[in-house]
Amino acid sequence: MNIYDVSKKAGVSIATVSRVLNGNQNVSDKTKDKVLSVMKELGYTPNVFARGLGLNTMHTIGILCSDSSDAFLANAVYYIEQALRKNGYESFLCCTGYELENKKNYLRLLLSKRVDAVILVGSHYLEPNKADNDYIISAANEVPVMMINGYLNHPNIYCTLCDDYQAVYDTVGRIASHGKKDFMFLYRSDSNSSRTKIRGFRDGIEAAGLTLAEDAVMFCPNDISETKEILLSYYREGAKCDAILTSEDSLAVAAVKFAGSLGLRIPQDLEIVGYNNSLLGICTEPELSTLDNHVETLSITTVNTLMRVLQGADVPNKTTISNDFIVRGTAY
Amino acid sequence: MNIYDVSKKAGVSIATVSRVLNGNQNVSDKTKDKVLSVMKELGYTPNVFARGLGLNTMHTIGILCSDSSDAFLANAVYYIEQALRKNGYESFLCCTGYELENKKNYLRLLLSKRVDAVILVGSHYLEPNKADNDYIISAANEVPVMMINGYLNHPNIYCTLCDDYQAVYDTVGRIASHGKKDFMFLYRSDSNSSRTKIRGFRDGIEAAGLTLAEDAVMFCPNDISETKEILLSYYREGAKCDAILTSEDSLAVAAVKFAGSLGLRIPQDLEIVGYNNSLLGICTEPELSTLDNHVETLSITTVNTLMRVLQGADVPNKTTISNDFIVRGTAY
DNA sequence: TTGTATGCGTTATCAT
DNA sequence: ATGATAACGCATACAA
Repeated sequence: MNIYDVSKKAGVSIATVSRVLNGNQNVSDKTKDKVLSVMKELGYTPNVFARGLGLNTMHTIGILCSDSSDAFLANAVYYIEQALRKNGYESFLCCTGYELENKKNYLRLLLSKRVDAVILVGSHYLEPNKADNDYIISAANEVPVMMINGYLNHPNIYCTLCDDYQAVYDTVGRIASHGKKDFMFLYRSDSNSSRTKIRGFRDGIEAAGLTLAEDAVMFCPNDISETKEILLSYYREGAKCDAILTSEDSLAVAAVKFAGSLGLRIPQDLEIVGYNNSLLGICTEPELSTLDNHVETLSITTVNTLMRVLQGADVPNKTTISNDFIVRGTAY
Repeated sequence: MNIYDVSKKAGVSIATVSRVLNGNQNVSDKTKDKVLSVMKELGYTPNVFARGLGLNTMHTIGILCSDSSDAFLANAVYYIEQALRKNGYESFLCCTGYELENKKNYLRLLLSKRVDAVILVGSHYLEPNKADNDYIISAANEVPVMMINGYLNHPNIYCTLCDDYQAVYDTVGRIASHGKKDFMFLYRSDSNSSRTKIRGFRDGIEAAGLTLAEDAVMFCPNDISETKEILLSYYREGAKCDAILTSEDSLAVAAVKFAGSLGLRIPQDLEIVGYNNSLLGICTEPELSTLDNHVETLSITTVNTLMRVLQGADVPNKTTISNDFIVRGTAY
């Protein structure tokens, strides 16, 4: 079942069938109708490989995501995927994990599949060591590279980020204005986003005229109750703490549990701020106040930008979106 | 940069290059090394479209998922995707939403992309009305169809499910043995999985010699605090309740909040059981007891089965995996 | 408006 | 073991 069968049955040449297929105007309505009806009758579907061979594209975008079981990333992938399809593009999804070598391999794999562009979802694709980002730059020589929550200043790389620095910076000021003095910042992975947040935190502390205790910026394990225990032992060693900011909601959950164990009142004795406005935030008691980084906007903006790039438009290579402070029970 | 360039530079025919590319044995080690080194030197990558055109496959599997921002489905997609790539397959992901018409369209779209098989993730792909499943069956005439948490008895359809019926049935018995008498079952979507769980629930209640109040099997909104409110008003209307089973963890979270509002002691006054063993379960206080349906096993089993199908092996068309009761704070 | 002929980069079937 | 060549199914430049 191919274009020849259709042309034969419709009594026209394959060129005409192809024209109908591609919406070419130079076809009389009669023949067009004839061809369309034959196509329907035969249940004809053009072969994407042959088409791809000629056009050297399958209208497919590669998505790279370190871990689609992470709620934030999963949501981003969801919105991206929807938006792409709305624009007539399909997507290859690759979950790379967090190791540089795998990221490189999967990116290469996607390029070998002749994707039209690549979207890197999440700040884990930006390595602290500059040279380690060369694989992204070299990819940009072949196709447009879109980054969500990562920034690389290079031609053909387009970045959409939320302003993590400002969000944390502002939040410190906000909480400090309530009279809180002993801040902690909990983070988990050593991603670019975490580093940015930490900078915002330190600068915010300084701007508020406060000082940080040793270990006040704390790297936490990937387990909520373990994190709670660490906080407890930190506290029992005499550390003071009346405000905890975090790089993600799950850490704030741990903080809530920590407060619960000690009978600390939230938010009077301890204010806690999550990050990402995820589902976890409405499971705790009280519910989490959290910084919303607008995954949906981030994702859709990325796709829209990509579409403009593919159309050859001149597009700025950095778009920043501000975060929102969501007030619920753990901070105000 | 194509196979001709390589053949020219290596001083062999394209046939030989192709043989090297495909690991054909009939190539002398000398020429093989020669060709390989030229390929490396030129940075040659075979064109997937041309290859697909010849082989009529791109080693690509289509994944259909109603909503990848659902934690359970996102996890499944993650594991599936990993397992596929480990087997040398790529995947197209399509998030269809919950409407039948969209599911049909996306399935057709995937088939038009010439995928080698289709995986339907989640029980939302099984319609209560038999005839509405014809689109799945007709797809099975073209390629193998794998279903996770759905069952359709038809050639070329292979299903992997967790035993939701038994899990809920057993859990009712377990909780009843603690002396609890007034059960509720909360569910959200009207999926096949929900219906199965409800059957297990009703049968379990009957087997335990108990009776259900009106509205004891309750359809809940997609919002935790709204669900809590509904439970509260139900309770205030005089309904009794000392055990709540749910179709997913988020509903159990609502139940915990409900108990909290009333000052009910968990699990003495009220036992609560979640479903899916998701992250949400460790955010509440006390943490959720929940039924683990083993997403990872489910996903990997599906891919393994698919690989055997693609190799032409004779494979059973239904695999069932049992659930585990995870004991934490809300039921024992 | 329509048809003819060629190219796209592989794989596979023949020969040799 | 290697080479020549015919598919594979479509898009498109060029002719008519």
